[in-house]
Amino acid sequence: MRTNELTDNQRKVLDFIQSYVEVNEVSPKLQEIAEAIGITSRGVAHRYVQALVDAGFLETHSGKHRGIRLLPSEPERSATALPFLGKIAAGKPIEAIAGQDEIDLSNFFGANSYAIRVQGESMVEAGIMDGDIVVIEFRETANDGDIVVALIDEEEATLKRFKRSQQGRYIKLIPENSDMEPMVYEAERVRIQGVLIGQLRHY
Amino acid sequence: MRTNELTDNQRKVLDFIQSYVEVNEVSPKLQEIAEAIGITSRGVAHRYVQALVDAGFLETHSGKHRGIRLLPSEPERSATALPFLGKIAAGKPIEAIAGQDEIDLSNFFGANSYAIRVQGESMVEAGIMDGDIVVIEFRETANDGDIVVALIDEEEATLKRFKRSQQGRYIKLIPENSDMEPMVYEAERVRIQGVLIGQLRHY
DNA sequence: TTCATTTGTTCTCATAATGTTCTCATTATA
DNA sequence: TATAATGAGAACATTATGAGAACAAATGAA
Repeated sequence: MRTNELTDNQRKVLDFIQSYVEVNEVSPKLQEIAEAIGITSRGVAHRYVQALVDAGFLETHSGKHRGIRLLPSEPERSATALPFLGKIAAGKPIEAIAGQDEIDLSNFFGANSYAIRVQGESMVEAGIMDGDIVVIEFRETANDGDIVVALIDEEEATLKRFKRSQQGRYIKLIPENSDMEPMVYEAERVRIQGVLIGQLRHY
Repeated sequence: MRTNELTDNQRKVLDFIQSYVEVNEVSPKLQEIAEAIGITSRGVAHRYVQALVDAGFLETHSGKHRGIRLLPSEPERSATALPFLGKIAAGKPIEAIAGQDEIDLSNFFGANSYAIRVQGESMVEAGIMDGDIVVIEFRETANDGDIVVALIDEEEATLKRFKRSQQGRYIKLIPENSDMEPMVYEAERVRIQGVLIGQLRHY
């Protein structure tokens, strides 16, 4: 745990290390730290560094030259996690149940995933509205029932539910909208561009 | 993983290789590296190169002459960003348009936001389905038209669209489902627990 | 191709630089 | 006075550095 009770010199050392790293991209050596605060002893500089390690501000690669590393200032909860309050329907006020679980969105951020904004109403009955952002994982193949981004005749890209005919010669692209009809293409005309793995909307 | 704990000479070597490649379009030979940092031993130069390989800055084609390659500095896209491909409807295959824009989800992750899983169908016509996860920003007040988490009689929490009566004595909670009816409560019985700011779904 | 040369790689040995751990003395402060 | 913070510097351990030998692989020329 990080302490706030730094002596003046400890604070000076910390500030110096921070600005040094800012400029030089490597940590200073003890000699340089000593000079920076106006002393000559490497041993004393080492003592200050050690105090900052104990206080939780630094980390050292013991023995290595320039082996000081700054620790991030906050515990910083994982950037892709949200506190998850489960079924709030249970009825308690939110303050009472905070900090229980977490929901992790890192699965949205895989190497092969990308986002596109949906145009049109063809998937409204699947809860995908005009203007929503969908997260797609890039793949060249899909399974029946997947919602895919399909490129037709190398021209038109569209988001639809995917179904292959029994012989595999045709591909049916099914909208989730009772006002619209499924479309059938020869398999050669359709290129899968990815499969829907997530959806985002921001109000 | 790339370390930035390089010794002075390691950094000198790296800088030299970078500028050499910039000019000559091939990597320098060990002899040249040695001269550049003022030493005579190819063996020592090799040791520096190896250190940079270990640190993740270089790659070598072992044995090959001038076989050093610079590794690109990781662009490290923000952990909360996704490549955003805009209207893929334009028709190009995905490979052709990768790496253009980014969509940043950091606004989902504010200090006062949390996530809950939706139960029930009361908001389907707003595109919020049973099982979806909604992101809520904690607030005690809401504006007409906001979708809110409301706690009724300190017991039941529900997600509905919010509307206040003209005198402010009553609050109407409106489902987005034509099969269901709005409900009206005295303002004292309703406690706002937060306002909908986002929605996530994972397939 | 064949061969000489260059270049990369792996060693060992020696030295310098840096980090680490001490003790001792001084100063400030409760 | 007692305690903590500070500074100097010695002594030692570890790491970084430099030279160069010996060998293997790659390269370029005949």
